[in-house]
Amino acid sequence: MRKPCCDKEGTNKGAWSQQEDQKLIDYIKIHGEGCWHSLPKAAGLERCGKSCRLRWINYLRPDIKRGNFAQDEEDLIIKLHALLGNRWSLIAGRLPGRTDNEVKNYWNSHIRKKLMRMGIDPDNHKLHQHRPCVRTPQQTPISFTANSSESKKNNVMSSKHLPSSKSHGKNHANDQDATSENTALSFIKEETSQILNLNLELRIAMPLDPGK
DNA sequence: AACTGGTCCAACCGCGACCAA
DNA sequence: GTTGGTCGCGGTTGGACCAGT
Repeated sequence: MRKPCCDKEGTNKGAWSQQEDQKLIDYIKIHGEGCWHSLPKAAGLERCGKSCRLRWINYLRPDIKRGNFAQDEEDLIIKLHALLGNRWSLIAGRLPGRTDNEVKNYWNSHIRKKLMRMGIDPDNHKLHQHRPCVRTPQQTPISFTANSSESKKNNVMSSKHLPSSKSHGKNHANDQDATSENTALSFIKEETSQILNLNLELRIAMPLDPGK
């Protein structure tokens, strides 16, 4: 039933060349984002629309912030993950210039290991019962420290970091998501002030999503 | 220098949601 | 209500790179 979008003959896969990048950039500069399905043909690219969208969003967009994550960003990711789970797009929406893919990769390659080293289950953010939290003096207690809390709270609540409303109006489908997200974020405000010095024992459970 | 194993990240894939016909 | 087209998300993979031997 479902027709694979990228199985056409003559459709490139794999790494993007500079020429392809330039074509995509030039096209979007003129015509803007959207209509990904028809974009490749119009832009003279032998790629599927999905691939173009991904390349643009994750790599070519001018507002992409590249390079290492700051400590504040890492802190925020951990907090938001504790509240939202693997909702990478929502988490990335709170991190200006970061993409969901980047956040997801950073989580899997850095933060997950860091939490595990500290005896914290990265899936539920609870301390492992039988694993003492071993920490060297240099290691911060994952940054739920009072020091950076203010900036982080401001960051979280700043409306300019909300996901862009231009995203095709499909996100209104996520009204429930948005509601739960807002609920979660309001929790951040209240809860963080209470738990900042209590290690990472976050207990805020997201509503189970039966669809996933 | 050559090999090997681990890490990281860009890109792909599958699926669900939405919308129009 | 159903179907087909499209978009967006999250999980997974492939390969480049690096450190250790």
